[in-house]
Amino acid sequence: MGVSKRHLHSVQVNQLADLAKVLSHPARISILNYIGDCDGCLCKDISGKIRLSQPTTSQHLQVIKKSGLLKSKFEGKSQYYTINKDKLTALKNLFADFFEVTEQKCC
Amino acid sequence: MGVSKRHLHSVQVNQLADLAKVLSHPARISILNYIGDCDGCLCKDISGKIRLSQPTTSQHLQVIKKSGLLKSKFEGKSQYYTINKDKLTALKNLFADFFEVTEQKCC
DNA sequence: ATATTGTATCGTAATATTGCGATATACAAA
DNA sequence: TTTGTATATCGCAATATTACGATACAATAT
Repeated sequence: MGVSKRHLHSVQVNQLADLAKVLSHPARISILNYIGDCDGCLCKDISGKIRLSQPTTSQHLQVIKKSGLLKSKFEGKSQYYTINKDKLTALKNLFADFFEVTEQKCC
Repeated sequence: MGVSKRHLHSVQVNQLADLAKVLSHPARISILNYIGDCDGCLCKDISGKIRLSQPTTSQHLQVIKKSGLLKSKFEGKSQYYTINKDKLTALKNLFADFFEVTEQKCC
């Protein structure tokens, strides 16, 4: 059919999959790394840094923002993106749980 | 164009993205969790457990195996899948690096 | 030899992702 | 008011993913 059968899996598994999907594109990892560097970044600057067009960069930013990993605030015409540290910690914990479950029971 | 511009990003970033993509589908997370449970699993059992068809399950298994996170050995007609603990550790380290870079520089 | 079982692969349909030009919107400066 | 700047969204083309029935193949059982 071509559509994921999400309902077959637990909420936690789906949450982890959704966040992993955010990290499944190198541009989005680069964006998160760069925003980590500059603390409050503009789409234009990010676009220049990762060498993708402004629309493409904006689209990636929306994907990350939708996941909760980014916050943003407008100041004049500029939109400043920052990392949502709480969500980043939540993601870290989801991964930690996954590794714990997967590691301890195997081998 | 519809094709990822991988060359714009570092090797490490692409590696993390590739492994995150493996985890970006809930079925593949469930498979890894289940294999963690049973230590040496058959496609048929996994298929039953996650309630996807045998071909679909096999396809997901190939995706995970291609990433290196799974090993397998044939015994008779049965193929036993196990987790590649080394690769799992490598993945864990890639994530740890990502979180370190992203966390320490932000906020 | 034939049937059964477990798996992988082919083929295909439905859907999702990626990328960007064109465009719309909103603010700032002249 | 007009011009320039920063961003988001639309629309589209190319490609990738997801799912499964049909099928092929190999090992075992009858």
